Amino acid sequence: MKLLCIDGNSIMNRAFYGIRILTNSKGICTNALTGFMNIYLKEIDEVQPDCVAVAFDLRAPTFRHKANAAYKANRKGMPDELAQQMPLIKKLLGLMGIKTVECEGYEADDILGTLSKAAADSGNECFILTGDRDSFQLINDKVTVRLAGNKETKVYTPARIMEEYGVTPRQMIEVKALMGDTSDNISGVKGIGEKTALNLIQQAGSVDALYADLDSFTISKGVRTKLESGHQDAVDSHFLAEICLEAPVDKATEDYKLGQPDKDEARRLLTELEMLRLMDRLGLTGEGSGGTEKLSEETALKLKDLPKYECGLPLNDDAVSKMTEGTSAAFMFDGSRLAVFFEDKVYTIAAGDWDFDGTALRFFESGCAKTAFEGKTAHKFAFDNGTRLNALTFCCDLAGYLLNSQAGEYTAENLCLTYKVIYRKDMGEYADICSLPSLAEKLKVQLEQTDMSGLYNDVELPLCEVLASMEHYGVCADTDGIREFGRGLKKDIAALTAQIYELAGGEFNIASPKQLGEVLFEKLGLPAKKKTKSGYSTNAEVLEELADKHPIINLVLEYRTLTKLNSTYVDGLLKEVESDGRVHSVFKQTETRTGRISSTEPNMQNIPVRKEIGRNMRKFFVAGDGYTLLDADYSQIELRVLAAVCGDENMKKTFAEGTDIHAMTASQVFGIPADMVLPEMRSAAKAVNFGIIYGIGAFSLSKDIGVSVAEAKQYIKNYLDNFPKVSEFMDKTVEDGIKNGYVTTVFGRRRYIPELAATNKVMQAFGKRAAMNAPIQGAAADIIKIAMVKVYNRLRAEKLDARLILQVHDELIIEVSPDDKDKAAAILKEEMENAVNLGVAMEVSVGEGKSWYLAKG
DNA sequence: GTGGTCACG
DNA sequence: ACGTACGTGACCACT
Repeated sequence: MKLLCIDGNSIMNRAFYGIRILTNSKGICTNALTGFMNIYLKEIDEVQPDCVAVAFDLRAPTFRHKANAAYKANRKGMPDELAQQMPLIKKLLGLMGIKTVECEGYEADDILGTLSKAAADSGNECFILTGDRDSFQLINDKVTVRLAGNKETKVYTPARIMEEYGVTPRQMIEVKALMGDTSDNISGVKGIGEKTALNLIQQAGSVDALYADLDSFTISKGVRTKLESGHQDAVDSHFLAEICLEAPVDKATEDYKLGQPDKDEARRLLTELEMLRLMDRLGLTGEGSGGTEKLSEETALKLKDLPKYECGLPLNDDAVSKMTEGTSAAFMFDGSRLAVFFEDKVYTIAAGDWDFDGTALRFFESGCAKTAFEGKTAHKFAFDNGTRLNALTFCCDLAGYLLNSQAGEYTAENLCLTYKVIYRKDMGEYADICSLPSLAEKLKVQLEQTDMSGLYNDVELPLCEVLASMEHYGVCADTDGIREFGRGLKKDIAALTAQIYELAGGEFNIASPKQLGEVLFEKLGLPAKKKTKSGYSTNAEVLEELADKHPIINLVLEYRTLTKLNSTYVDGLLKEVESDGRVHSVFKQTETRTGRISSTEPNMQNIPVRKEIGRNMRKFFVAGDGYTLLDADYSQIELRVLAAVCGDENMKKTFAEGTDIHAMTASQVFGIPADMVLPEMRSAAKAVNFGIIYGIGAFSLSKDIGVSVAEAKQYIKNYLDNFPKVSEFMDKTVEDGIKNGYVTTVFGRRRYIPELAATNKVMQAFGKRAAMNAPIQGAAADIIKIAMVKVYNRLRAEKLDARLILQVHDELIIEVSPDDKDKAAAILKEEMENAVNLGVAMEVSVGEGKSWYLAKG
């Protein structure tokens, strides 16, 4: 028989931190439950066990089987959100017919140890599923550990342990005795880490053997001293490190056979928790009652009293003619199907139906006030057909995004669940559209309550029309020019490939990091620096350090540059050029956590510019015949935002006077007059400025500017001492973030940062950096969005032959007829500079040219 | 589908 | 002892 033993606490912990915190409409957190079951179902599928046991630690045990009083005292209590889910998972497992095992005074590890030994002793196979490496000592020929990672499960056998650690599974106890384990409060020998511990055990085999004859092993002087003074620690730690194999639990493997689930109760629990997808995956839905989903009694009762809408009426001219100014409707439109909720009836029309386009357009043009989902699609459809969408008054996905920019998918069902609106599942295929009116009302209330109505009405809603217009117009691409450029690249790539093969002494796939790593670090014997999960790191940073060690390196770097240009920008772009000779990128408005927009198919926001070879690509983005391009970009928008929000007078003065911010920063950081600042100092200060915006770390700054970590630390300290307002602002922001769970821009845009509540130090540090960055990056995004709406409206109001076609975070591009270019340039500059007034001047520079390359200047 | 790499602000 | 700056998207190799 196969026994699957699960470390319940460990998997719940992993699931909790692996999935964002989400609550159902009653405020109950379910993310760890979801994650646990995802992992469980996948494992069941792969292992196909006959028996399953899930072991849990008991909280606050009254006594411990291990003598050390401080045992695990160091382990932090779990966050409430996770603790709440522990009884739920136990209940759910029980209802599914899965045995859970707890034992007062024993850890989950001890239970796993006991059950795995018992199973192996009685000739069964045991699989231990856990998220941490503590159980490796339990591995043997009959017992395998399946380590659940973020995405995949790694299987550990004795051979795998030997390969990775060079010791046997049982020797992991010896290793732990030396290195300790802070999370289990096992001290180990002070100063001995994993590397040293492994090395010693590989030599000696055990702690006892090591201490029995320290002289006979290769041990450095320092390590020897540490070992000698830590002998007792090693002995104590050894005792703590060994997992108990005799916990007083039911050891009969067959007692853990999977039982019959209590489907009704499980269904009730999951309905209450609103975990509908899980219910589906467990096969608890759609049974009986002719395939229709069973609803909980509570929901069924609620739905019974709700109005039933007449659905599926044809959307025709008769119907549309009633949808006039003064009336209101809700609609959903995905480009090929239109559903309209109007006066408690649902009308539909789909591509292929009679006069689909005409009917849809007449509805879009009507004065009827419209609530929508993804209004941008309708705007674009109208523009593509030479007309406009009128009276769009609300867009649910945009509201959902503003309310929580990291909620993922803004579908009607998800939003209903999140904002406690009844999702009209009883209306079958019309559930989405039937739920829309009440969902919209609820979202409006939420926007009011979070002070984001202004941001919504003045920025996001009008912006979706601007973006649709940009998508509609697209950018003209010089395909002949791109192809010609590509031919040159392909020729150069072929020549480089031949030279690289020559130097490597054989052919291989240069584009494969794995093969390249083998050639460079094994075949050619170059010193490997960094490793990745799957082998040697071969990124540009690593290669640049090896450049003078072997002539192949620069060729590989050059190869990378050219193949990147060729595949992503030449071939990739040509695929996106449509029959009108233009690329129509999709601008996504609900994608980023900070409020920026993103661009896909193709991504127009990462066209090369920093290096000349790549910058050439911009020569092929041109104005259409009879037009020219204007390019306007904000200078230092993020630092100006920072100056405004923290109120630092020095920074504000620098921007007011139009002097060099990086030079000013350098003079402060290095304590010298501005006119004494050397170019190196200015560039170091520039890196510090970037670092401040990103949530600075000395290590990364030192790497960025090539100084020691100590020096980088000093720069940061100097900066923060000289710009105390910045320092205060950052502290306050993080503090607010921790207190509220979110941070905001000056315009009120929120970003929730659940990582701030994490117990994991790395995650928390990330949360802090994100918290410091979001108000800056987000406000800059707010500003250019406001400017886009204003520019768009001005160009229309003044009837210029000009249109916005691109946005690249701090840059706007307009296509304009030469007659109107001066007027359009003035509008661009004026509206961008005056989009907002934060008390710090915004500076915009405008260029003009036939191509993007030329217009950017 | 994920990881590595590299393009942008 | 480890990992190491914010936010994106596309392509390739490999599982």
